[in-house]
Amino acid sequence: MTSRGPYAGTGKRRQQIVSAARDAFALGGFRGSSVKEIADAVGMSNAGLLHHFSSKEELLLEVLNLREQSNDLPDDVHGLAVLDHLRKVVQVDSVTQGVVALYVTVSAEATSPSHPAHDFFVARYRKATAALARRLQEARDEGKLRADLNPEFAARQLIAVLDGLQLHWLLNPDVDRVREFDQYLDQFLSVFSTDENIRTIDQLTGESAIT
Amino acid sequence: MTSRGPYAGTGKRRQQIVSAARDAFALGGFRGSSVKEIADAVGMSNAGLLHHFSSKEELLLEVLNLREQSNDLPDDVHGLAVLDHLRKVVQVDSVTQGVVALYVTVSAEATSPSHPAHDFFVARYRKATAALARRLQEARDEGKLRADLNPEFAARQLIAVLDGLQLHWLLNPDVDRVREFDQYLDQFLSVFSTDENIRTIDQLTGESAIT
DNA sequence: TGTACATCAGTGAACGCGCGTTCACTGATGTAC
DNA sequence: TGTACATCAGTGAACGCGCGTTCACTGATGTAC
Repeated sequence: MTSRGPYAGTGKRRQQIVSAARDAFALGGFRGSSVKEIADAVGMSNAGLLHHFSSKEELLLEVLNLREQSNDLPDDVHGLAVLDHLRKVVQVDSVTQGVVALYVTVSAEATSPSHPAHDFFVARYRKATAALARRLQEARDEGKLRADLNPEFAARQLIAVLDGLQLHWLLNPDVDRVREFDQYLDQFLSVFSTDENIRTIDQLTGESAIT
Repeated sequence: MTSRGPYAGTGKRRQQIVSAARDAFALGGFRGSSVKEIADAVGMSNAGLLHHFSSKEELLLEVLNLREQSNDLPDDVHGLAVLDHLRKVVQVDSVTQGVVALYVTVSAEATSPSHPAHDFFVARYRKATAALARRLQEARDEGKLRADLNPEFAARQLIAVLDGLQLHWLLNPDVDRVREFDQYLDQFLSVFSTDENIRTIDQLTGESAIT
């Protein structure tokens, strides 16, 4: 009556597949990558791969929903510290090339409503903007950012810069996303920070290391 | 010996096709749009369409190279006026939804090196960045922008914001690209403008109307 | 501890589908005389 | 002005290909007794 459950190594195998799928989708998008290509990367047949995931689409959603790499803002990041957090996400991603590359590439093709991940990305951008705006509002309420800052606009702008730089970098690896984003943060702080000692992101990072 | 040349209405027909193709590619990208879909939009068979363009790929390049919509910076735009120009591009594009939508959607899928438009976009971003950076440098040399502005970084950042906002808007039409970009320009000017009377893009537009 | 057997992991081949492209063909167009 | 005919515009059908998915099957694994 009851099923036996998976073999010992199955979990690890699924992880390998998801990881290879993430790399493929990040590079070529969903439509530009084939099941065979991903199956080859983990050394099995495409039929074998579909024993673990019932369809290519399900595999995509699995990749997108991976908790570990979901770049939601952690709950313990409050107020201005969110800028420092974003900065670190960019730094890490510059090395691992994981999340941001995947999200930008796939979200662009997911703009067409017929794309299987369309709803996912619509929801994701809504949530990401709201979460970031909330942190900025906190910072404003604490008096650390100027009162005339519009949290929602600022949040969208930050995300736009992140995505735009990533897109740019994919076409021209010479682009230094980390420095470029730091420069944007400096510009942002020099306009909106109320603390004269915090005019650059480096100064903020130094500060929040203590907090 | 000599060929007779096309019929009277052929030029117009080709334009119809290119226009329909641009709309299709802007919405679904190159891989996400089919020749049949474009042929249907102009009321002919896919074989008929390929009488005018020998392949889908050639049609894409035709669309991308269309002079009229190529959003290169015009030669008569100098110095700080470039910001006002970009602003107008965004405004126009918000209505026509032509160029920027197409370029963002297709450039994202063109990040994979095997994409037929890969080289086109690599070159395009290089040129766009350089052209914009040159205008900013002019403005700096004229003393209108602060000396510590890095023209290349600023140019990349501006393009990143444009592309990021467009991407965002495609996923959520509530996003007001025009206001959002204006806000970025305000922020930019309030940091880098040396003229205390030019702190917002509206002030600049008022100024440059005279110049 | 040993063994029977249900279930799991994975394969190779085939299926059906949509795609871009080609082909033989028909009717319209324009040019040479 | 009229006409023959080469070329152009466009069609319907078919081709070949790669794709995601399905299917019948084999061997490995783990569990119940």
